[in-house]
Amino acid sequence: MTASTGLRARVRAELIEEIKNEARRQIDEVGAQALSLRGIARQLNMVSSAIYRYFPSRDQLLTALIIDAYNALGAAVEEVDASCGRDDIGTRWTMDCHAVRSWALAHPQEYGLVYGSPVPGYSAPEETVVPASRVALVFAGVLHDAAQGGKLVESVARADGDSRVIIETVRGTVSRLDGVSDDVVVRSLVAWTQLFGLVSFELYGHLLGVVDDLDAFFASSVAQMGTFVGLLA
Amino acid sequence: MTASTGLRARVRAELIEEIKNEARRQIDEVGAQALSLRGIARQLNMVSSAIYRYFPSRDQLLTALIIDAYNALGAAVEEVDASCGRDDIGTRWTMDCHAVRSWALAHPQEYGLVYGSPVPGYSAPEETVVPASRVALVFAGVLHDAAQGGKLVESVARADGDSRVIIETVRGTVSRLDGVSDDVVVRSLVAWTQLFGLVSFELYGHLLGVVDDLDAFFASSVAQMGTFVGLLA
DNA sequence: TGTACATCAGTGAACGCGCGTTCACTGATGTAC
DNA sequence: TGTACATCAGTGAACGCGCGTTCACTGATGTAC
Repeated sequence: MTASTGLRARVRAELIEEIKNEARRQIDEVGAQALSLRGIARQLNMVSSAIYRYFPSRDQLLTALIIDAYNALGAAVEEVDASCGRDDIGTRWTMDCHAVRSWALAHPQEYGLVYGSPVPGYSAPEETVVPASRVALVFAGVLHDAAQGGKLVESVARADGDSRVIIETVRGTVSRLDGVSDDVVVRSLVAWTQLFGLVSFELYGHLLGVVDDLDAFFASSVAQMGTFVGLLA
Repeated sequence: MTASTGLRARVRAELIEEIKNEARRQIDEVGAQALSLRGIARQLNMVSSAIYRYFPSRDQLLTALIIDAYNALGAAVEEVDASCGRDDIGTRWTMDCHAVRSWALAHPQEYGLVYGSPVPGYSAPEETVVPASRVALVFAGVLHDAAQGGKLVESVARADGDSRVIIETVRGTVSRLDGVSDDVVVRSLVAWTQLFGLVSFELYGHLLGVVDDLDAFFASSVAQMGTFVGLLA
């Protein structure tokens, strides 16, 4: 491991990045399943087989991009969350939700890569699990802090029998939920699915002709969800 | 238009159905963008060019399938809704939601065709608008009947300034919403996006490892949404 | 510091594949008189 | 009821395309002594 080895490794790392960047450009243009190694090579002025020095197959490149997408979204939300006062639960909820939407609108196809319909014939390997949970952990953190600070509004709806069945698994999977009532865990899951439902619906055009001020609609929905969960008064 | 003309037309209609059925089979196996005219022809023991007697291009076949999918989902929900007592608002809401999920689980790729990430390079033509709205109309009908019968629980959350901006368009697009308060319209939209968000999340595996009793989770969510909208006490 | 060898990046040709679509054609089915 | 013509369904070959992946290779960069 001399300085010169480091150089070769650095150049290699840079090219890996370039390949992924070009892949992202292509995905945002033509979609994930139209992603082509030959196309990437063409754009990078290399011969198509050279890509195989960096990624052993198209699927492995896809996997890398999926992991990157999860991490990018996770990082974006983490950053926004960290910029809020820890005690300002309402703001954190609101800003975090908006961060998810902003990232999705800025990288629609990358968002689709992970939250859209799966690319047929491709199944995500285990390595994606951890990056996939980053966003969830941020939201769990907000809930956790709210509960610790006694700021959770326990509101109308109560968790019924059905609900109680499901929460054990969630508690097992997503840490930081101690001190958060069953009730709130269930409603957070509901809000969670809705957040992504909302973003996907907007992205895939199902709100066109129905809602024309999408920003306002999203803001309003986030407020309503926040109240529903008990994070907003 | 003699009897024999009718025969030719009938045979033609049957073959169109056979082509679409085979296409659906393929879509449910390998996904929409891997749908291949040659593959269909192969399976039907015809030569690939013969398909062009029935569909002028792959895109037009896709369009037909999308319209069919919207209609099939619409019909399924309409049927379930019609089987409930008109006054039994809570049951109608619950059953209609479950009908959406059941249809989606039974036809995952067809569901993806219309509510998943759009097939890149294909843009849905106008003919899809009417079939697309069938499901929405059923739910609007439930709201309408609830409002007429004085059964809408006007609950906690109030439509804020943001919300009021959006509802005019909805009222313009989806009929049958007269007599339903702004408040409820907004919350219905929220529930609407959530219903599909929930179904998509489940279908695309984002609840795996988080929720293990998916039936219970869905049932619980529907109940909570119903309460939220004001359709359930 | 210099030489011999191993490692790696990139080349270019080739493999076999499946695709959508076009076209000139044959033969059967329907139509008009 | 029979004949002449028009319409349609289906054929088979061909077009040009792009794809993922393999392979034997050249030449440059790094490593060990």
